[in-house]
Amino acid sequence: MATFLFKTEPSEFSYADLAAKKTARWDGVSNPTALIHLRTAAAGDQVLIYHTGAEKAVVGLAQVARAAYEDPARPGRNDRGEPKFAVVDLKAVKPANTPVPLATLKADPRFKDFALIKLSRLSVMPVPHELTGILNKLAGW
DNA sequence: GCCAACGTTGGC
DNA sequence: GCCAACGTTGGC
Repeated sequence: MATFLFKTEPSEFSYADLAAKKTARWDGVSNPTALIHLRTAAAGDQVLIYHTGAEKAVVGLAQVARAAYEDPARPGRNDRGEPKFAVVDLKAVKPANTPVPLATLKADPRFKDFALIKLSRLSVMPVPHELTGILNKLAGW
């Protein structure tokens, strides 16, 4: 089972919105690098939800309810013949007991090479196995 | 195919 | 509000 981190701007769609809906389609990912990661998401994978903007913290846990599929709202193929835009369905699992601020991760040398810090504009990224345990512990779920 | 100009994201 | 880091677009 893989683990991902998905970013969202909470004023657009927050973890609370996902929790209220229980399950929601995660759409709107357009960045090619983010889409490469999103296409590898399989049902059952763990997803850490991170809020950008004023909060800048990992705030909740979700699970992939449906593996990556073509975004029905944005049909089209890329140059590799794949659907150009992928989406997944997410199911809310639980909020963090302790949200994990970006500042905490920046201060921790173990996260030095993590994409959240290194590639600040990437919105979908895998979480390396050695970091998932640390993050789970910090979030307290 | 290169690159300058422009647009966007997200941390500060 | 600013700006660094990327992406994208379009003229050549």
